[in-house]
Amino acid sequence: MANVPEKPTLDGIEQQWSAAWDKEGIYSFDRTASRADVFSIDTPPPTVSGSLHMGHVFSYTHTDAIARFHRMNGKSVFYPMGWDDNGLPTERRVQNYFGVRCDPSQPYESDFEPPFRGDPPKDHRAIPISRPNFLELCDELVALDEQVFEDLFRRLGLSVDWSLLYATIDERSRRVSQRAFLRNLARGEAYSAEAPTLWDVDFQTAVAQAEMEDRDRPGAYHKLAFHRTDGSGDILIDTTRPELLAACVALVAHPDDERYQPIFGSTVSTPLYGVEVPVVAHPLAQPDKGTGIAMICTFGDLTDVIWWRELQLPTRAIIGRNGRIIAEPPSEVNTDAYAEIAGLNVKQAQRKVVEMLTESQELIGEPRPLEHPVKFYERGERPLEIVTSRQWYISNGGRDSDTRHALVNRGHELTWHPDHMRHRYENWVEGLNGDWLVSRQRFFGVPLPIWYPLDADGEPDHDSPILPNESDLPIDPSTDVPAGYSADQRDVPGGFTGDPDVLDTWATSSLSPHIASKWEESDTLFSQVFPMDMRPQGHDIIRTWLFSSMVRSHHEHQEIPWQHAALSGWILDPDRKKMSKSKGNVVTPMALFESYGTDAVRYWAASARPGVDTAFSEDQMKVGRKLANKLLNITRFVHGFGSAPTNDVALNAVDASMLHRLDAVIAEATAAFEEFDYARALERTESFFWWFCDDYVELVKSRAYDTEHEHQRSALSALHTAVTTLQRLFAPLIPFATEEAWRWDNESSIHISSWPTTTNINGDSELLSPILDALAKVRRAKTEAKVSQRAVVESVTISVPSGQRAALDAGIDDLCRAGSIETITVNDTGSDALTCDVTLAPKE
RNA sequence: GGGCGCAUAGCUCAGUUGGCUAGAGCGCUUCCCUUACAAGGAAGAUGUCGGGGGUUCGAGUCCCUCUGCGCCCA
Repeated sequence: MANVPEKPTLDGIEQQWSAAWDKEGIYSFDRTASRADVFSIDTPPPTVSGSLHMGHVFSYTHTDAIARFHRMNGKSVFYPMGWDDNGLPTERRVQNYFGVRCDPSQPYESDFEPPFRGDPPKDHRAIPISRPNFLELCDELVALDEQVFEDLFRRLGLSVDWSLLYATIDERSRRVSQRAFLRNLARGEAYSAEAPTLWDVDFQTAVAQAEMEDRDRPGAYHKLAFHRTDGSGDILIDTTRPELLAACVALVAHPDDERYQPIFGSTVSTPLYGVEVPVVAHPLAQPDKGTGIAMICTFGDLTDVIWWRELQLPTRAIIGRNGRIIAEPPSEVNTDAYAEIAGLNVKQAQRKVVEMLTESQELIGEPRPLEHPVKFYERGERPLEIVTSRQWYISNGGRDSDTRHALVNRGHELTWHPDHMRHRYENWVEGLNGDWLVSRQRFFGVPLPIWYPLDADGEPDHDSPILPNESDLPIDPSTDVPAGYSADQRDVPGGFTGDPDVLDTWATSSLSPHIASKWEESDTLFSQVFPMDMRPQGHDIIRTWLFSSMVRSHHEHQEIPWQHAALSGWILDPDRKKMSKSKGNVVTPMALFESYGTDAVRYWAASARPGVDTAFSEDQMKVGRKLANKLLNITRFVHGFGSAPTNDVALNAVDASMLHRLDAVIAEATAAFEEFDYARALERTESFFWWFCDDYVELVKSRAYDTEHEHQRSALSALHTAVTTLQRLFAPLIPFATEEAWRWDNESSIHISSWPTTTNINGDSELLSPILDALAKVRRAKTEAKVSQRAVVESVTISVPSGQRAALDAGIDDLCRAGSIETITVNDTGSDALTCDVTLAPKE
C-alpha cells in the first residue's frame, strides 16, 4: 500500500531527494559496464570566474535530461563535472577580489596576507605580488567559487557523478595537458616559431585567431603623399593608420590595376621619414579601396603579415609589447622625425604624425572619418597590435590544406544537434589563416613543459628544447629542474632556463574527454568511455572548444572525440535582448528555484527546442510548477484506490483505448530522446498528460470508485499503468516531483527504474473520441447554463455518425456517470458530426 | 561580401515524410468550492500561417523570389 501524504507538496523536495540520491549513489558510473552499455558525456566545465546564471541552468538542464533518459534506458551514464578555473578570467577575478596583481619580479612571501578578501575599495591600487603568491590566491578563490557552483548544480538536480569531478588547473589536468602537448611535439604537430602574432597590449600576451573578434570603431582615412624617387611626382595612398608610417616597407597595388602597373618595381620615398620603399603588386590589394594602392607596414594588420611574408619584405617594427612606439628607430628611418613619436602610445603617435604631416604638407586634404572593423581580443579593450615574438603553435589546418580537409571531414563524421550547426564549424575551419597559437604570457595556467639550454652568453637555444619524461608530469619549469642539470644552473650561462609561458586554456579544456576519463592514467576508464557519445555545449564556442577538441583528438587518436554534438541556444530577456549584467536584467537561478521550485525552472528550460535562443519566462515556470503539482495530485488520486490490481485484469475498450494512446506517446517520447530532442519528448508527454487528467480520468473516475462495477479493476489497472508510465516519461525532465510521487509507492529511485516501453496493447485509440466529444458538449451545456459541472442532466439525445456508434456504445456507461446524466438516447443518424441535445434537470 | 537561421493568435511557441475545420500555454471573457488538485476546474473569443509567384487533386509544410529580424565568418 502506497504511503501518500495527506497534502502533497513540492516544497522542500529538492533538498530531500538530492540528499537521498547522493546517499544511495544512484548516479555512480558503473566501472564494470562494457563500452556498448555506456553513455558518456563530455560535460562542459563552466568557467569559474563569477557566478552561474540562467544560461547555465538552461543548457545543463538539457544535458541532464538526456543523461537521465539514457540511464533509465539501461545505460551506465558517464556524466562528470569539471571546473574550468585556469586562465585569464580567474586571474582577473583574483585581482579584483584580493586587490593584488601578479608581478613575476617580486620575491615570494611565505606568510603573505592579501589586503582584502572581497570588495577592495575603488581607489585601492593593486599591490604587486610574486607569481607563487598569486597562484596561491588563485587556488584559494577558485575553491570558494567551485563550492558555490557545486551547490547550485546539485540544487538544479544534475545527475552527475560527483566523484568524477575535475578542475582544469588540478594536477591530473596539468599532467594530461602537458602529456598531450609533448605528444603533439613528438609527432611534429607542435612547434615554436618567431613570428608576427596578434598581441594584446594591456594583457601583454599573444592571442589566437579564435579569441579575436571584429568590432566596429570610428577611424579616418588619411591621404598621404609618397614621393617617387625618380622625381616624377607623388603617389597618393589612403591609410587609417598614419602612425605606422615609420614602419612602412612597401606600397602595394593589385597586379591587374592599370593605374599602377607602370610603377611596379620602382621605388618611392616615405613622407616624414624618407625611407626608400618599393612599389609591389599583390592580388590581396583592393583596387576599389581608397586610391587602390596601400602602404605595407610591419605590422598594421594580418594582410600586412601575408604581404611581408609572401613578398619577402624587410621588417621595420615600431610598436612594442606595451603598445608604445619603441625607442630605437628602425633602419633607414629619419631619426629626428622618429624621435617625435618614440615612447608615445598609438593614439598619441597618430596625433603627432598627423600634425607633422600637415606641417610638411604631405597630408593631402582633411582626414575622412569612417566606421570600420577593428580586431580586438575578445576580453580586451584596446585594438590588437601585431608584434613579433617567439610562440608555440599546434597545427590545426590553418597552414596546411591536408590537415584542413581532414578536420572538415571530421566535422562530417559528427552528428550535430541541430544539424545546421555543422556550418559554423566548416565555416571556421575553412577560414583559418594560421596554426593554433597555444602559448600565453600569463600566470594562472598549465605551464609549457619545456626548458631550454643556455649558451655561453646566457641566450636560450629554442631549437633544442629540453623535455621532461611523461612519468614526471606535471612539471613547472620555473621550479622543477630538468634531468642532467642542477638547480644552481638555472638562468646562468651554460645552464638552462624554463619556458615562462602557460598554455592557452583551450589547450587544456580541449582535452576534457581525456581529463575526465583519466587518459593514460593506468586505468581502463578511458577505453570504457572514449570516444564519448555526447558533447553538449553552447554554439558560441564551436570555433574554440569544439574545434580545438577535434584537433586534439584528430592528432592523438585519428578519430572524432564524440559521436554527437548537442548545441544549446542563448537565453534572451523577455524583450528578446541578450541578458547581461550591465542591463541589470539578470535573475539569479537560486531565487527562481526558491519561488517556483527547481522542476518548474527545468520545465522552462526543457520547453526550448535544442539550439534555439529562448526568452527567459517566469510564466513558463509557473506552468511548470502547475505540471509538477498536478503530477503529485494525480498520483495521490490513483494511489487512493489502494495497490494496483494484478496484471491479468481484462481491460475494457475505454481503458484499452487510453492505453493505446499512451503507447504512441511512449514511442514518440523515446524516439525524441534518442534524437536528443528533450523538448519534443516533453511536449508529447505533457499534452497527453493534460488530456489524460482532464478527459480520461474525469470520464472513468466514477467507475474507479465503484467497487460493484464489473470494470472497476480495469479502470484501476489502467490508471495505475498510465500514472506510473507518465511519472517515468517525465522523470528526466522534472526529476524531483517525479521522484516524490514515485517514492510513495517504491523503495528505490525512479531515476534508476526502467524507461517505459510500448505494450502493443490491443486497443482502438479513436474509440474515446466520440465519447469525449459528447462529454465536452454536455460540459458546455452546463457552463452555458451557469451551473456546476456536477449538476444533474435529465436527458441527453446524441446523434452520432454511423461509424462512431459502436465507440459511443462502449463508453456510454462512463459518459452517463461523468456527466451525471439520468437518461441517454443515441440516434444513429448517419450525420457528419456528432451532436448532443442536453436537457438539464430543474434546479433544486 | 560569404554562410546559417527565424517570421504561425495580443505574447511565447508546437505543427516530423504535403492530407479532415491550423493547435497549446500564457493573457483576456464567463462560470463552477466538484470526495486528486482553488497554487484547482469547465467553457468561450481571437489567425491574410511575413509579401508575391510556382509545383500539386490538395501547401503553414516543397521550389523560386522579395521583405524584415537575428547569429556566425570575412
